[in-house]
Amino acid sequence: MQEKNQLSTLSLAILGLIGQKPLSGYDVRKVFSTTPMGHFSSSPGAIYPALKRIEKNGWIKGEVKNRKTLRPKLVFKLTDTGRKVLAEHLTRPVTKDDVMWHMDDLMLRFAFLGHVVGRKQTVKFLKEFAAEVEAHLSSLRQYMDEVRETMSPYGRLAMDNGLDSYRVNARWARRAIKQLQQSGE
Amino acid sequence: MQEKNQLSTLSLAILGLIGQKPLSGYDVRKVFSTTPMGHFSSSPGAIYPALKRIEKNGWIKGEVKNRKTLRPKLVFKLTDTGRKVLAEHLTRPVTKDDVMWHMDDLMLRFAFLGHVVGRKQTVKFLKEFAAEVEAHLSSLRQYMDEVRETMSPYGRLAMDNGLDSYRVNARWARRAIKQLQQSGE
DNA sequence: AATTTCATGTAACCAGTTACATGATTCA
DNA sequence: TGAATCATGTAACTGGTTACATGAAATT
Repeated sequence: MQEKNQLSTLSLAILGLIGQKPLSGYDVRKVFSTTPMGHFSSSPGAIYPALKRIEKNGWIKGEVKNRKTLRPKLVFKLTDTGRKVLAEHLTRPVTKDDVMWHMDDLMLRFAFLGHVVGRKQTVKFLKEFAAEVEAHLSSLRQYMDEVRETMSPYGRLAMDNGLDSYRVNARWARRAIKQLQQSGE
Repeated sequence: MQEKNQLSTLSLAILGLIGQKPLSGYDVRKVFSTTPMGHFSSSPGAIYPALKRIEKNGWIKGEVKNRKTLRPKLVFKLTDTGRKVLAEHLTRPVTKDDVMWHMDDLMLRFAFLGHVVGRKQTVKFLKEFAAEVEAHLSSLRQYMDEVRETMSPYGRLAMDNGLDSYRVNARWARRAIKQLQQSGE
């Protein structure tokens, strides 16, 4: 039905978590409110509707653990299509656009990737990521050289921060590739 | 009327830009679509309503440059209250929460800060920023030590990236402080 | 003459926020 | 027995997205 697997960041986060192990809405909220994944809202008004949407898409399925209680606890697990959609989303090519404006999504993708598709694909992702970051880095450097004089010291410092961030991401990716490559055979 | 200066990120970006020099909606869109500030949507459906909202708040005022054309060009400039609200927003203390979940907003604040309130206040901001980032860094490190063994290599790498990012931000801030301090007297 | 850029807007939609609401279970 | 935590949800609102729409001015 809905082909565009245009996962929102929140949906991706939820799908990825449930992919690791079945969770209830409350469990998801707990993860978002107590771990470094906490920049996602853990508000019920975000989580429960999102779970319903995702279930309606057929990517997860809720199972009622109603041990005679009135308040049923709904534990969601990934369906087969869900796993497929997730894997497809995670392994999409890394674009320039992603690197420029959706770095956080890329990191989220990485965090789930190894678990869903394994080491080889993860290394592939990281290589694309590194290449794209390095490309962007050099074009940013060029842009900066062009506008450097026209900017205030503050503007320059702000841009330096951007450069630093990309640089550290590139280095991290290269390091990660090495580690993953020598950890498996 | 509306006291809560709960600027959304987009409003802050617009307000900050207009604070540097008067701009039309089209000008704002152009900045968002051609500079590193481009992760803001430059879509008219975002910009024009936002400008109206901000104007209704009394923070900017549009002036029609209608050189007899039918399509008037609206150039917005910051009002006095606007400048006050902006300055107040930019100089708010840097919180742990900001550092954890709104790093991009902090960078945006920094980028405008020097222009709006000057070097001394900017340095103060950077010192708070550095301190808060360093504090968060050490608590993150601690958290990581606790959960390190329980995590997959992928999870560990993802967390490493987080640590790297904070580390580089802390270093950047310390460097920026030094530069700004020795650049003025 | 045709295309691109300037310039401003609206309408339908969607996702997320805040605040509210309910009630069971466990712990002090 | 009172508080905290478990557990799920709704309703009103807000802000941003996508797509549509219009037309002047400048460039090719």
